[in-house]
Amino acid sequence: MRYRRADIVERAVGILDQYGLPDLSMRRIAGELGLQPSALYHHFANKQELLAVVADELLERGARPAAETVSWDQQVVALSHELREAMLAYRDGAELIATVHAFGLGVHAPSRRLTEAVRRAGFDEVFARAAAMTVLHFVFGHVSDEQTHLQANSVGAIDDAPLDRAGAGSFDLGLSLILDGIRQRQTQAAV
Amino acid sequence: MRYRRADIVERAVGILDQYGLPDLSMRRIAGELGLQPSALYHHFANKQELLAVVADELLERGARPAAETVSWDQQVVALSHELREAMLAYRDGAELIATVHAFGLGVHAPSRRLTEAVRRAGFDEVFARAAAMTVLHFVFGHVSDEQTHLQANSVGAIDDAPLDRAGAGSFDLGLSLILDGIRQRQTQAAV
DNA sequence: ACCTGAACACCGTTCAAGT
DNA sequence: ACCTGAACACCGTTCAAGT
Repeated sequence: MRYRRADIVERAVGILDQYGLPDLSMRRIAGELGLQPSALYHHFANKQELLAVVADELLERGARPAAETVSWDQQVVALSHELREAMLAYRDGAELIATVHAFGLGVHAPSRRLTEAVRRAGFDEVFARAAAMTVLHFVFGHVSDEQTHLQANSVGAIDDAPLDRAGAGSFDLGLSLILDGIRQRQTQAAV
Repeated sequence: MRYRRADIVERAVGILDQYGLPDLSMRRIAGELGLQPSALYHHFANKQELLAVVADELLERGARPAAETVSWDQQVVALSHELREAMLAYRDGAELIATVHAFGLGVHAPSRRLTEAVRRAGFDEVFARAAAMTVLHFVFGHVSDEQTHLQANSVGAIDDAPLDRAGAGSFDLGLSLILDGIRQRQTQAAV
């Protein structure tokens, strides 16, 4: 069989969602496609590159048309929610996306888009980037926690939702703390 | 040779700092101690447990005496800086500590102490936990980024410090955004 | 209590060779 | 351009057996 990159990515997404990130091995992907593991290295330089493409694929699948008419802070909220949903839509999606962002070979859109949204409030590039990274780190950390707990509860029967250590409620709360902090700088500076 | 848990942890810390997290394998630790890999399973149930103990060891080594006389927000700042320094003190310390926290078998002190600090401001347990997690996720994410760039620059010769994508300056900035957000809720609510 | 020795079931990656 | 086959250098973990 002869495949293109897109076919391999498709299979990888399927394995991720069905069996989880620890089972997303080069050998497993090759095996499910009826290929030798070495065949994958014709399409991707290494596993990191493949994972980066898979992570970006998850983000694209979770993409929603941006409402350009909203205010900058509404846009930050919208981007954060979009990112959160993309992370939660596939098994271990949060860990994969956060990891790929950490090693820097993919997942560049979220920080770029968040930075641009903050810039719309009138802040300079340096501040906007720092503020955007604060939001991004919060989203990555929070949603990773969320998914860990969601998946732990789905295999067992324990339900710790009442604790809300990392539910949707505390997501909006944490996000609004950061946004309040940003808004406060806005009134201090010239707008 | 006969070892106790503490000896194994000591060696693990050494390997982590010298060779990095990817080289911190059970076989490598055993090898350096002159043991069979299976011997480690007399001391630790599995690798996750060992890593959790190593991560908590890094936190203890970075611990500083808490100044109890400061205000709650100064304490949050102090705890965040203490955590940041503990993460940066050893190679791949940030990634290890963040990872261990994520899988929940260790690194419990930081969130507990941050929550307690926020509670001192008069907030209820639910809010204090959410606010503390916001700080914690920011610290983990930011310092992981920082360490990645620091270590990348130390092997090569590239210096991207002027960009400050994740320097100490943007650390304090991000932290203060969150603290401003928390303080704002304080004036709204009864204190 | 602490460790050995051997095995099981895996990994990512390289590389010459095939079509 | 895309893949095979074989190899290299590893993993975490289990388990009977030894002292």
